[in-house]
Amino acid sequence: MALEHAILVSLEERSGSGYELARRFDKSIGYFWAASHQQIYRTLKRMVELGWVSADHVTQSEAPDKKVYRVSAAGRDELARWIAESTEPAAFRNDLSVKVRAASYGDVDDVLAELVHHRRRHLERLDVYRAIEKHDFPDPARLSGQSLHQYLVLRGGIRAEQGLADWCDEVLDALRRDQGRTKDRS
Amino acid sequence: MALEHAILVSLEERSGSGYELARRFDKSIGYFWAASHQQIYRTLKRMVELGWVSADHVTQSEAPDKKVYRVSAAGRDELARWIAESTEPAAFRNDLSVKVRAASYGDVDDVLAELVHHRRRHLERLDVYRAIEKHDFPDPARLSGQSLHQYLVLRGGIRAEQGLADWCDEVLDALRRDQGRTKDRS
DNA sequence: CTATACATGTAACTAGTTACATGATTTA
DNA sequence: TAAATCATGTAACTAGTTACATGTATAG
Repeated sequence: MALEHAILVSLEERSGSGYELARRFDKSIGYFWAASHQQIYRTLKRMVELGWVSADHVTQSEAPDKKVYRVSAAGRDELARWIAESTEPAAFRNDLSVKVRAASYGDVDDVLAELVHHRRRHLERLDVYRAIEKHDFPDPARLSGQSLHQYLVLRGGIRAEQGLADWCDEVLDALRRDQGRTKDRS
Repeated sequence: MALEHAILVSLEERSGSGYELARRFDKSIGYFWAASHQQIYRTLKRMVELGWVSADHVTQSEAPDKKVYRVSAAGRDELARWIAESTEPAAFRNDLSVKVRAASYGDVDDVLAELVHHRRRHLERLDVYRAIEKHDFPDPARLSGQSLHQYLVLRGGIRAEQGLADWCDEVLDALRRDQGRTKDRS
């Protein structure tokens, strides 16, 4: 499981509260591991029990009090252990593919509309990633260490979104051509 | 949720037992929606309760008796309804990305080994998909209807595996170059 | 006075994984 | 006689989603 480990990485980079972590998971880390605040609070609680992180209560006057979490020695060990452990690529699951395969059992126009929608979403995310790439990593060839690692993960996101958008294009073209042909014959 | 709907598609194409479905999910359908036999049996039970499928008990002499499931009118309606319903692309989760981002907190060689491993797995799956493409769809331009839909889903799998393998290559190159540079400096 | 940011949680539910359990027939 | 195929399940657990719940401070 990677949520604990994604949290460990994030807290190694900078200690923070559950709320702060949840915001990071809405952005940077969330680009390759999504998590809601409910999940994060629950997981932090378990991580404290496991001794992977410790919580410092911080009193604030301008805002509600918060608990700031930081990684313990045991947490650092666990992260290194997990990195060394090999796992298989996750099982593939894609409901848009199920819809494409199912197209004959429903309205093909509904599938086309869904493809247009997903295509737009993937291109939107691609824009966000490209903007981050341009702004944060203007000279990729000179990167090293942690900033290189961050860049490479971003590259994975760019590849994934571009690949999905391209696939949507391929399917849209093919389904529309097929619709045209079927119409000609009728 | 797509498992019910993936099962409905599979049973529309051909009625079958839970066991047969489980085998199909190890192959064709499983390429875009993975499911274990336990999950399939449980889901079939719920789908009978929902009235989406009906089960016929088939007595066999050469093999254990089985229940053959087929899609009901309500199941067909549900499939069409689900196809028409729009959903957002699923939240992205990739533990290899977490490991790449975490590389500085463990052994970079472990991350390299894991990348090599995933790269090999993705290329293996790619080989399987390419073989199916060549064997089942030798003339893609002439495809239409259901066989076109099947082909397009396979294309998605090919794109995904190729994209992931390419990303592994990019990350391996970059991390090795970075390792070399760090060694030079020391 | 309304919305947003800050801050933390519980409860119920849905989905998926892992381990266990059983037993017949066929093939090497 | 050992393994593979056919055939169906339960139980316990892990992971993730959705809905509910509460309250302060600040900016427009």
